[in-house]
Amino acid sequence: MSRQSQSERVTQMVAGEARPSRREQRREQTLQEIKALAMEQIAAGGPDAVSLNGIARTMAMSPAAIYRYFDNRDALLADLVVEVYDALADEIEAAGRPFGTPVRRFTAVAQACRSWALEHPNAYRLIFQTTSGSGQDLAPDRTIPAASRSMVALLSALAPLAGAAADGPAQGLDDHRLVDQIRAWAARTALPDLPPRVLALGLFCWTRLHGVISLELGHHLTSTGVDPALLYQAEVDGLIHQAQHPHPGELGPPGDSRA
Amino acid sequence: MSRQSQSERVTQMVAGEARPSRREQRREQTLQEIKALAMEQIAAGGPDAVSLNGIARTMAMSPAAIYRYFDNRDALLADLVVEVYDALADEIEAAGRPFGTPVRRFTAVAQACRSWALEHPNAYRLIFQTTSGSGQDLAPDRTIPAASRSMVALLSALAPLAGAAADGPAQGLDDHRLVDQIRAWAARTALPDLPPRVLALGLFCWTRLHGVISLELGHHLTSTGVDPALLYQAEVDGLIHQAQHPHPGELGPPGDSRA
DNA sequence: TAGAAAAGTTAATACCAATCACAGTATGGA
DNA sequence: TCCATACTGTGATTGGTATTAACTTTTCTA
Repeated sequence: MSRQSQSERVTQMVAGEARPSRREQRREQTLQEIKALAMEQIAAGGPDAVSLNGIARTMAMSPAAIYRYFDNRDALLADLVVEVYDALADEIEAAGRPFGTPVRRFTAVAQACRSWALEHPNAYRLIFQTTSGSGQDLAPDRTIPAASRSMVALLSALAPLAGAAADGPAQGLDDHRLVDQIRAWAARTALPDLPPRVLALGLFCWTRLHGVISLELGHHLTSTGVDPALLYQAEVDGLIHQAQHPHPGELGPPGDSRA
Repeated sequence: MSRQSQSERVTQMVAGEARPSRREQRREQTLQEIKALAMEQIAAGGPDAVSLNGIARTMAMSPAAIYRYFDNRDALLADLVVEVYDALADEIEAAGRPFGTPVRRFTAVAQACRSWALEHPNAYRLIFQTTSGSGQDLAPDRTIPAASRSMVALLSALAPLAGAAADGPAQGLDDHRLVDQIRAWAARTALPDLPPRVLALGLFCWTRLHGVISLELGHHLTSTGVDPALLYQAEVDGLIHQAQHPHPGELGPPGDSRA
């Protein structure tokens, strides 16, 4: 009944040669076709535009047949979320393969994020905007690993940038609680040897880059007349500077943070 | 026929005492009730959960009657977008009224942004996540002024923070094109006297704070185990530092930005 | 080859937005 | 006071959606 049971069913063979049966091939094929059509609908009109009826129509199928492949609309969207996460991670990993200077490598990763988002705005929205139960919170067991890939790729490009300064103090790490939490996170990560400073930088990258991209996609920067590309590059430059310089300006706790 | 024609109709009186007629009072009342119920639906289940049928049902009205007040579902959502923008601006303005030190004032504004977003996550999503034609791009003539109020309040709290350093150089303003665009934007703003540096800081505030808030609302930070409040505060501290210190560390163009 | 599992069908339910023709009602002017 | 007009509301209808149930056909397997 549950989504799991439907996917389990496919792989009954355990130890034999993994040659899928004829039927399973067909099943996998239509499964992919459904997802592909859904992705087209998302690209065209956003997640809301995904219509099971529409998919069935273009596949010359009865609408009810879709439910042999997905328990419901949300299950389909959950699958797409994972797929999109992976597609983004592919892009970032490709851009982040070691080459050139650390600065150029990191810049390439950052630009890859924005480029991909601009090329697939609705896919970006699908994964980064959850509307209170729209197939996002579903299946976190699959989305979290998929999302982690991007973060790992980002951190990998960030580490060489910090270089020797990696172990130094860092802006934003004055709060020991934050440092502790980041240490705990590092232990669970695929990169447990990274110093907390690099992980913190990774978080700041993530939030800042997403901040610009997200507002750009929502056309919230157009009214200023500022070119988002320049704003984005300015943030990237700032992050590079922050990574390379352990503690910009000797200062006490930046502000009396307690409101 | 168009949305405008429906709202024009209400105000036929031009110079008389602005006492609205009995009928206009009733109309305004049901108008507000519709919007209030729609806002409840948004709070409960996000923008997608707004149902004209549902609203009509709880108002004991025929579904068709709604169309006497809004041309269609998107027109209703567009109105709500403006309302939500104003509500957010109210909150920010209230938090940003002059008091205490500039640091405390700015911190209050920043915290007000996050607090409001956490209290009204779906309202926040309504205005900051447009799904390719979901009543957001509609009526930019009303949304842009409403959105500007928040930015103006933010800039007002930011200016005293920069203080004497306001005219100095700033990180992220190495690109003269960006400076030029910001100058042009300043001329159109309600605060034309602010130096470009403060405006640039305002943009960075906007994108960075939104970056953290948006990811927090999407539960994209939970997997790290990092408390978003601490991360947010770290960003706020960083912005305060950046505002107070003209050019952190003498450096050439931060990175060779050309990829 | 017969039985079982899978895949697909039709039909039905229950929503939803939107439109139209029509009826009742309040308003403002003659 | 009366009436034309504009406003407000209703019922019926159209066409779209997700989802389920019962049934049939296809396909695999023992």
